[in-house]
Amino acid sequence: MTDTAKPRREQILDSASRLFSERGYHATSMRDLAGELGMQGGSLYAHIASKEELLIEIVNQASRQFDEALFTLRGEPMRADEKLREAMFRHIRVVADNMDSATVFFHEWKHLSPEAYGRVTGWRDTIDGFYRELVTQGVQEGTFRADLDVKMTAYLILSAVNWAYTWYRPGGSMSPREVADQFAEMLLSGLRA
Amino acid sequence: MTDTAKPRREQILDSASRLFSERGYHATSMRDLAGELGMQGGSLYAHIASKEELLIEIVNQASRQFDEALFTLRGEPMRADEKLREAMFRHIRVVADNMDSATVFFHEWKHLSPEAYGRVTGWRDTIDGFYRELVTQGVQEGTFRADLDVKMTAYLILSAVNWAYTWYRPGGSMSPREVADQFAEMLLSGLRA
DNA sequence: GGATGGGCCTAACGGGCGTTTGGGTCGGGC
DNA sequence: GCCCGACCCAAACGCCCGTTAGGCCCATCC
Repeated sequence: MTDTAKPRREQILDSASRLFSERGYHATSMRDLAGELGMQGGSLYAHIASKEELLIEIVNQASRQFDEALFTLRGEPMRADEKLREAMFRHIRVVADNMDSATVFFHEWKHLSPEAYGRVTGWRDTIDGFYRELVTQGVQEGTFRADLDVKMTAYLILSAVNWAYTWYRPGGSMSPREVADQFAEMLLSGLRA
Repeated sequence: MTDTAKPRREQILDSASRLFSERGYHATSMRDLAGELGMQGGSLYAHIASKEELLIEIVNQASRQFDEALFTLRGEPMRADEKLREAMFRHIRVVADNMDSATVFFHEWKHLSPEAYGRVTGWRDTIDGFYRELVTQGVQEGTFRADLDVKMTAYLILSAVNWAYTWYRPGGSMSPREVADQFAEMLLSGLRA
């Protein structure tokens, strides 16, 4: 083990993700956070500039992960149903692999300063756009029903993959792949007998 | 107009719902809240006992609305697909008619004291149970596919109706009925052509 | 017309907040 | 032997928090 411990700054970010997700950003004090790492509140400022910097970094990191997961799928030559299945898998995997920062991302982005706030709303539009494109492709190529409302369909898909942050438990009985396959199968084929 | 204005206490609850949903519970100060109503921070305590009392009341009110909307459906002699459509409509209507308190309900319940916190988790299990029962009924009567995973199906339905609080805008182009019909149609029949 | 009580104000309480400052300790490189 | 940088502490700064106390205004009612 050449480098046994993570850099202090990353440890701080990890603890901050956990505390922010459990208690919320404003309900977590810098002294709470420092206590988790066995130090005093003021000592944190040797490693970070401000509390908000932590929130910004957690949120940015999460949105980057979503981007990377989905954007590489954009131009792939796949049928829309297969692409939907894969996109849902990747989306849920990001949530499942980063439960804490994903929770912070969904809950605390409103507390960002205007610039960072704007970036998040922009991100949100991008993801919306990705799924709307996907649905449009499916309708055009005949894979999906022609009478679909593109916007509503995208909302339904987003609901399924985003809401997972409230109930999914890593280490439980289902892997992200299994969750995505089940959701995609139900969405694609419907619940009716 | 015999009683032109709402009781002061209700005005406070309304403003608190709006501010808590926009800024979050901990980021809203009692002086902020009082300012919305044109008074001083301390004056609020002529009408309420504490800040947490406001949160408890908002959350309780929201969960009562969900309960009333869904529980009256429980014993109704309807086929599962019709019942699902109606349940989703009622669920989304509660969200749409109470965007502020629904948002507070989904975001801020973690900040409740242990007793109130426990009541919310209990409520959550109840709603989960309602939708699982509904799916089970559908499978048993042959309305739904026999290979459905009851738990996952309930999660998918809950995702659709709950996530609406993030995107639905009252006064927009879609009524709760239309949203519910579209979602139910897609869920029941699937997206494939 | 005097008392009552609802509704609000000002002022203050103790305490916690995010952050800054100055200094101490300790291990590795010259 | 000395310095340097990383790391942390103790203490304090000014500010804002939720909440309380005491008093003023004024419509209503006996």
